[in-house]
Amino acid sequence: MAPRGRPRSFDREQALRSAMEVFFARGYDGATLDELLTAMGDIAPPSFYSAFGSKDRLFREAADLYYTTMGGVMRAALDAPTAREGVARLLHAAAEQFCRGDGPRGCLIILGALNSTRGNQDAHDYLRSLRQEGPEVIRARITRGVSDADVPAGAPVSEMASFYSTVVQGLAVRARDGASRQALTAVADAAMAAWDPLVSRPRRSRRAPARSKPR
Amino acid sequence: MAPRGRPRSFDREQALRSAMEVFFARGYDGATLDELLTAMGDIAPPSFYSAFGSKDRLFREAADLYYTTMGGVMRAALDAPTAREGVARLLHAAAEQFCRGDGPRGCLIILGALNSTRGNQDAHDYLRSLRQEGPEVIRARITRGVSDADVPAGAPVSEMASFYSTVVQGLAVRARDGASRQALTAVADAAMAAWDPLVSRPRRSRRAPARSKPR
DNA sequence: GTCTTTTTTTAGTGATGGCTATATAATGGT
DNA sequence: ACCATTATATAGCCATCACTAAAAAAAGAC
Repeated sequence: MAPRGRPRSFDREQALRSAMEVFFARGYDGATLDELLTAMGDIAPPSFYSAFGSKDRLFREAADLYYTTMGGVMRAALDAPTAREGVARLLHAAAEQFCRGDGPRGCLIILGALNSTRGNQDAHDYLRSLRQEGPEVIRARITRGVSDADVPAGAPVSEMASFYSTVVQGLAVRARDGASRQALTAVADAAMAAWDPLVSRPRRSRRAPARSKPR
Repeated sequence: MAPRGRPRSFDREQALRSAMEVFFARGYDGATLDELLTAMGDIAPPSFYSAFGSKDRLFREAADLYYTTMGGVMRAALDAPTAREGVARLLHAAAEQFCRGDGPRGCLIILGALNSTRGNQDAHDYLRSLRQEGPEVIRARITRGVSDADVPAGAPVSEMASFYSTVVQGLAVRARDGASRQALTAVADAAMAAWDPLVSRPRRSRRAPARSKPR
């Protein structure tokens, strides 16, 4: 059953991929509609608005596409036999993905709209909400490691997740600045050096420890 | 000897400080001249251009001001008795500075122009060049630690500097996303857990190690 | 007081931003 | 053939962008 009216003359998915690359290279604010339309195959504004609604909705679709793709790689990396191996592979995957040859470097989710400007509030908030999932998924993997007993019980799971996700975000900045894949891999290895000291460091108790001189 | 013509009716330094805050909150691209002029005390465009030259030059001055201030705090933190203590204080200083109460969170140098757009090439490049100094100054401090013998000879100084500066950049992103000072401090502590394993890990030799199966 | 120098005030400029109104073309349904 | 439907092409909308021309105002020099 073909659609009813005049058929669309461009490939919507391909156009979305092209738009994603422009957003990746320029960020939400830096990507102009002209540049997007050109990259998407010189489609005209009305065709664009009919297919995607607005620059903001296009961005969300592009971010979803990027997040799905990248998230798949990250999830696969995390899914190693042990939590430690999973996090190590995650960091290495980030180092590699953020340096992939031809296109822009870094990460669309992390770098796409860090500043809140006049017209990017929705894009800004959306990316932030996606970034919040980073620590969550790492935390889940380490927690599974505790269940599987490849991570000692009492390890500071949340702090570790927060730390490693901070490293990933730092890697995105370094990659955007042109750091080599080797340099980022070395950073990943350095971050993993913290693993053993971290897992054997007990989680802080809820009650603050007694201070010698509370003042 | 007072200047020759009509005296300027606003405080240039105060105006620069205000502009710095706007750039900090919005980034280079997101800060509009209107917003800048309003924040600077409703000065008129010609007064602005006569005093600062252009939006780009203003940004560079604002970045310099921020860099000097922040750099002073960072340098002071690094200047602890040992390299380890210095880096630890540096990370904690970053965690605190990036969360300072009223203003925007994060770091102007790191977040101010990460995407390269149509009109921000100079600002983008300038911030990147400032960021390059991050690893350098950390590296210098750890190298001094080797001289002072509070860091073992053979420690992978460059990799450690690269790692810790990546953490600082990650902290800026987390801060911008609203992470609490405590959360960032915990990240700093986690990063410092890597110190002992790192310093006792020998620097990789220049020649690649022999592979068992070179293919 | 008049001249010179510098800043301010007022009112713009051209370029570009995201987006849209209108009319035309291409399909399926009957 | 004719209609309903959907997409296209053409041409522009208005707001905002960074920036500036022209003239009036405020200071020192003489």
